[in-house]
Amino acid sequence: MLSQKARYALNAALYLARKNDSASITAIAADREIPRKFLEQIMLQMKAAGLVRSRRGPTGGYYLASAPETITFAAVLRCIDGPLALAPCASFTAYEPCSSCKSVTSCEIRPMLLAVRDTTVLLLEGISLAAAVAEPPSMLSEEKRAGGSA
Amino acid sequence: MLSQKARYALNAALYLARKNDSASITAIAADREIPRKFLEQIMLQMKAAGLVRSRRGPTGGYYLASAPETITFAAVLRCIDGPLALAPCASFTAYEPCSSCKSVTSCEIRPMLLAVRDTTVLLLEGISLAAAVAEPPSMLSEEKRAGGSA
DNA sequence: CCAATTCCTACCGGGCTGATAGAGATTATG
DNA sequence: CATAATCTCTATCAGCCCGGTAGGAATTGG
Ligand code: FES
Ligand code: FES
Repeated sequence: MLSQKARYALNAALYLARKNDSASITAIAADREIPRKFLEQIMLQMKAAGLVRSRRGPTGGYYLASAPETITFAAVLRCIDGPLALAPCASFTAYEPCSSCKSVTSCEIRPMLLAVRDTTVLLLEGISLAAAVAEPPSMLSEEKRAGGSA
Repeated sequence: MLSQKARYALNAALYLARKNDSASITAIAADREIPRKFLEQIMLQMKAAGLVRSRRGPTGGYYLASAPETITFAAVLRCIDGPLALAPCASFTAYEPCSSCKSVTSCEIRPMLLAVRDTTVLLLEGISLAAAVAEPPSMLSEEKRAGGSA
């Protein structure tokens, strides 16, 4: 389960991708129905991660730091929810041996964790903001079925 | 991130699959280094889900309810951590429209959620306890690469 | 100067996580 | 039958995280 915060972040990013221009927090919050003060923190987090930039003062606001085609879902999720992996031992952005598994190398469940992480990040790094906003919703499922067997 | 509890559950189930015989909680806890009283609750949960059965009294213990080949990682994870999907709107075991997304059908992030869920459950329902315990750890990664492109 | 905006930090209630505790039910064995 | 080993049930707990609120400080256009 990804956090509410992450969904808010995605929605905000997608809003910016659609608008293709700077927008104030108030505007984003109103359009996507996100608590305004909460969104502030989220935008700050995305800014810290380098995904968006901002300008202050009247006429200020937030805008994407790079083209919507270059910003992936994976990037947004990582900067809000942290690593995508299901366990620390399966993350390569924040690897850490699982406490309470005797040995990482002999662990019987880690292969599964690695497999899940691999497929997940493959998918998530393949979806950009641009792809998500301008898309007949069938595309994703087709793409997925391409490799399907078993 | 899956919970510690879920990892404990998997480890316990794998222990039973290896042993292929009934085992007491104390024995499982000792071998897999799981807090004993905590494991009690976990086993009860797995029993409630129909994955394991039990017998009381001395010589009692837990044993798998069916052949290790028929018990999937997905089943174990579901009975401990709940749905595998990243959001309620993407779960088909526990579907529920996401609060705070205006419309489920027009949601721009749901297609991604569905794609992730599909690949994840495909993987997780394909791995049985039997497969996990008797496996040259390379197999999984090979299987994955079979469909890979882009 | 003024107003609109971002930036920063603190706070808070409620629920979940990872346990621990202890008493009760069941059953093999002497 | 008594005993001991096991599962079963329910309650409790501390600590953390999640979702959200609050208030002010800094910046900047008009
Ligand atoms: S080492 Fe991470 S789950 Fe076993
Ligand atoms: S509806 Fe579930 S994320 Fe938008």
